[in-house]
Amino acid sequence: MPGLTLEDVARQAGVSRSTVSRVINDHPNVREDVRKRVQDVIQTTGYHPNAAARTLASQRSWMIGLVLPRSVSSFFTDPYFPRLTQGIAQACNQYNYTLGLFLVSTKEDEEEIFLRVSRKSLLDGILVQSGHTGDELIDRLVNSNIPLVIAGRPSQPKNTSYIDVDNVNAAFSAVSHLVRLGYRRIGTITGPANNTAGIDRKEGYLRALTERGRSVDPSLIVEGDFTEEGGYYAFQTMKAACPDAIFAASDAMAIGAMRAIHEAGLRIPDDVAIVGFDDLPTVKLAEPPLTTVRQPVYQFGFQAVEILIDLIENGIEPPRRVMMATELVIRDSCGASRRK
Amino acid sequence: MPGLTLEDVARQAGVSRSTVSRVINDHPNVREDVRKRVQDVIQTTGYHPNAAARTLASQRSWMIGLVLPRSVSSFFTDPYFPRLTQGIAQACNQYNYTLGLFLVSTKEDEEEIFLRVSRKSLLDGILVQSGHTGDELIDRLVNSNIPLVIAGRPSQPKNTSYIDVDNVNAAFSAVSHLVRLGYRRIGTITGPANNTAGIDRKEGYLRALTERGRSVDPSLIVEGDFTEEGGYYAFQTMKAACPDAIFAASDAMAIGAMRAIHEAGLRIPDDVAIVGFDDLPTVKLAEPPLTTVRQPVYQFGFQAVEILIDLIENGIEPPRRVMMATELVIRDSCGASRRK
DNA sequence: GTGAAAGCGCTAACAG
DNA sequence: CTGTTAGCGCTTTCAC
Repeated sequence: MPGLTLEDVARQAGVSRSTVSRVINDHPNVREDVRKRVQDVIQTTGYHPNAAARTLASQRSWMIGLVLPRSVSSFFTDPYFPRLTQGIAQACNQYNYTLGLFLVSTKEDEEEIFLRVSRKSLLDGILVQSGHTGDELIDRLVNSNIPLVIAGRPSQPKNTSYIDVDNVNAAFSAVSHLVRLGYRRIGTITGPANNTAGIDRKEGYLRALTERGRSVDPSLIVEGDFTEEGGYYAFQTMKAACPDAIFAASDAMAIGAMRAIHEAGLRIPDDVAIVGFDDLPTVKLAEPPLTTVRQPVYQFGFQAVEILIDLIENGIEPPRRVMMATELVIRDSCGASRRK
Repeated sequence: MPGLTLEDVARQAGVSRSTVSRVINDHPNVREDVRKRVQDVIQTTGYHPNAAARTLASQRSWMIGLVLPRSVSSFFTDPYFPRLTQGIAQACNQYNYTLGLFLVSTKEDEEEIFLRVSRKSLLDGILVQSGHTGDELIDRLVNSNIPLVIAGRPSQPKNTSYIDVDNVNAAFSAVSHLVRLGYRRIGTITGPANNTAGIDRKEGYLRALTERGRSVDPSLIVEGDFTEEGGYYAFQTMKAACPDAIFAASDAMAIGAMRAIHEAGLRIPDDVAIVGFDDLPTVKLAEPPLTTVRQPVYQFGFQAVEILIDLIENGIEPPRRVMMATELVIRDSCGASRRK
């Protein structure tokens, strides 16, 4: 099977290179019996086209890149990424694309990787995870006009294609849920101020309070960083403001906050109710089980690839934009079961 | 910058294609001023070689693949993988390789991916994570004689190259530590029986007891699955055997076991001491902070790539084998501080 | 429906 | 030290 070429297959099947190529690429104009014959030879010889040659001749690499900018440092801690990656990888398999992974760690990486991914000869398209607002790499990628899909709403959408979960509505319904349960002092532990997901979730929080005629108390809004430790300290800060319920913008922060709540000698949900965001596998084992917002992470990754392929095959205009719905998973930490 | 070729650069610099090629590939035989001139043109034009053409002509793709077999289902839950991936990605950046990610989810994926990665035209080499014993994909990869490095000792090493952490010694010192602290009934929650890391850690456990003249009580050995839930149920099973210390083969299981221990109304480490394995970021926040074995995951990934590149450049014989040392991180859950 | 022929953009002898 | 010349293995007009 090594060094086997189109030419070899053609010879053995008694046809020309072109015909074999047509068979491989499912072109219509091949007589049925000829096609059959060629396919047999391919089968028995175990022939497989040379990827580089194919790319060179067709100007299509059938490879897409997943780029994780430096600002996405949470890659190593957030269980979100493995799940996202799985969705992406599965979609690539299904559509016969190869997935390249570009993890930017340093400033030099950034330069090097930008050069590598932006020359059209390696990748047909790029999927990039949005990170902080004002990530320079994303801007450069956007301007390189290679097909590009941003995972997560970018800070300035321009005419880019992106996919995101509807963070505003997700937070809105989570907080509305707390309002309906009768809590009066609902606080929030937000994500980092420069993170669009964090911003949108805070927006949903504010909207839920405002639309239901509640006033907003700034001392009940504490900035976190999406980590467990961040959540822990955030509650310690918020404690003085006496929240009776908290919407944490990530499960990790919710878990950290719960630890702080327990250490303060308070009960969940009786003294402080809490709702998280993500539905990590472990939070249903928390004490008490955590009410949280479930994101369709796998489908998110899968669909991101589908959009990218659409861009590759049908052109990048107009920009495609997709918002995915989330689901509120009600467990015990919000106190819903107790109040019934 | 689009469609710029070697030819264009050559013309602008007033030299031949070959000379430009030499400059790009750092060949020695180019006069210094000529090299300078060519480099200037490359700079100003933003020229970048076409990856496919290069691969086709040189038979080197400068791309390696990371393959995660179906049996490595823990990819989505185990924080180990993001860290591993980071090490791998960084090494790829440093050595100028592109990283392809091949995540096998289904049986069809497996066939499709095997075909794709095993034809030499796409990848220069493969890094595969070892999963269960008897993983068919790994066997096929081994036989495809493309440069291959297995991450984790394979079940039957044959003449393969692999890298692993020294699980036996790691477990040995963890359990020895417990022995030295005076515990009499030291149990273990193992990994899955078909997982080499799990097997080796159990082996280290047995060795530590035996070499120190302790008898082995089978009722103190319970099989887990590396998950938190698994650890939880494992302790419930082991409880009847009255362990006074436990070596859990993963932190996740240790955390689960700790939950079960607390629920049983027992104190850690006073009633039951516990030691984990991995040093996940969260376990230092556990109650009490977990004593555990730290693996050099990042370096592990990095070095795996270095070995693979060695294989690619210097031939796959003889097989390279590397064992990495671990470190016991002593916190409170083992009771060391208390006993002093 | 099929084949011939011209590249795709680069590397690597081989001359000189 | 530099240029000429073949390819690398495939796709894709363009004839037939």
